Amino acid sequence: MTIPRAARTQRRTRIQEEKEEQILQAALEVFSQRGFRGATIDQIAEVAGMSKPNLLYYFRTKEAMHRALIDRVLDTWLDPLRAFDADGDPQAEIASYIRRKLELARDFPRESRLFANEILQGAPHIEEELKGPLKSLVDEKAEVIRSWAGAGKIADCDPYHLIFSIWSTTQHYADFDVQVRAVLGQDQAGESRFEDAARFLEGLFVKGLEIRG
Amino acid sequence: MTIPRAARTQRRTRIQEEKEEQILQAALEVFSQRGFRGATIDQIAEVAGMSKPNLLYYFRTKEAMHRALIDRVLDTWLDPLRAFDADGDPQAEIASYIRRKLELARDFPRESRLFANEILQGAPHIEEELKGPLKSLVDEKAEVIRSWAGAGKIADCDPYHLIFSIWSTTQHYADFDVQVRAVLGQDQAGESRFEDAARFLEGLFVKGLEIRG
DNA sequence: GGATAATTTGACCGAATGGTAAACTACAAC
DNA sequence: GTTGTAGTTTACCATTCGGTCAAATTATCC
Repeated sequence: MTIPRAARTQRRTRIQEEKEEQILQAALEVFSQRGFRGATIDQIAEVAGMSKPNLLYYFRTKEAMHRALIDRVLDTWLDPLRAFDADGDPQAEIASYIRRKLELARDFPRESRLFANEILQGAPHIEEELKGPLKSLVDEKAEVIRSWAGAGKIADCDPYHLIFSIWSTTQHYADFDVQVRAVLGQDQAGESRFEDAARFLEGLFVKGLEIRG
Repeated sequence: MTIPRAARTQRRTRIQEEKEEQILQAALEVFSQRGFRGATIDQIAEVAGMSKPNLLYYFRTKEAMHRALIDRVLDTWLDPLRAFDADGDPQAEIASYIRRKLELARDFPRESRLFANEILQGAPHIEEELKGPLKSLVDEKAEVIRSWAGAGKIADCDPYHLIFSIWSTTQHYADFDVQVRAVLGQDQAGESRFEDAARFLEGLFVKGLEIRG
């Protein structure tokens, strides 16, 4: 039978896991660069080093590959926010959240761009995830921030817009990398970029959220 | 002769101006939603309410439409930064810059997304513009910010990353609109969103850049 | 009103794209 | 070694897409 196409019914063989991983890596490379519609299965196949029908043996459609990628990325992408600790020191928590998000942008720019592409196009595949799990997590952490403000530990501010601003400033270095490089020039484009960004952003947010003396 | 295809040689007729504008509006709508590769000429033609060959009579290729759009958008997009006044009050200048950028994000989200799409895909069509005019303008304004810091009017900080952070936080409300709406829920999704964002961001940046007492 | 140029469209074309059919290979179980 | 199955590939198909062509239609100018 040809039915089992990378059979989900039985447990997966080692070769299946390897190939699927290989394909997802290639798909990430291509999707993040050209977007869902701009990417072609042939391109992914070439990057993955296998034939197009072989790809489609493991993932029945182009959309299935994209879906698998998005699911995986969305999960790891929210880890830093989950680590937000209500009992920690607010300044330290915020600073380390910024640093973690910047590290993600530096180490996984393709994942960030994949996600950005999806949102930009109106999140056609993950609207439910945004309104469900994502919203719940943000609501929870917003409450933490609000409690800090209520306890006089940080300035009173809108916690949602605070989170948005941390997301946007950090992801900017992955999503708009080309622009950042163009503006900074080759000189400063080295490894110092992320250190400079981290220093600036931590300073901005920590000072910006201080209680006025 | 059929040569003049929306003749650039002679001055344009009124009908040409109207149709070209009509086409660019439709192209903006489609490109900003689906990206360059995801957009099709047929879709643009349908939105514009004319036949495909008629579009191609005014713009010889899909890329020509995109190009015309990008050129126009890039220009208006930088206006707020140009308005940055070295002789003004730093706090007021930064606050009003943030407000202007937020107004752009609110009033011209399609333009913002068009630009974001282009950058995300590696800016294949406008790399020169980024490295040339954009970089020059940013360099000039960064020098202004540095002089403010040198004169003790604002805290010492990296002016480039300051500009990046203003860009990213403000454009976030256009480019990631779907996510913002999903997280905030319908309740708060009304017109207050931009007012709340403006208040938060102005507070963050003004306080974050104060000289410590 | 007629000549001329500008505009518009239906029909079409070649290339690319997502996906399929079917045959072939590798290999494990017996 | 036969057989059944997972894995792989060649050839192919239907559709879509960017773009062209020639003919038709509509302004414009005298």
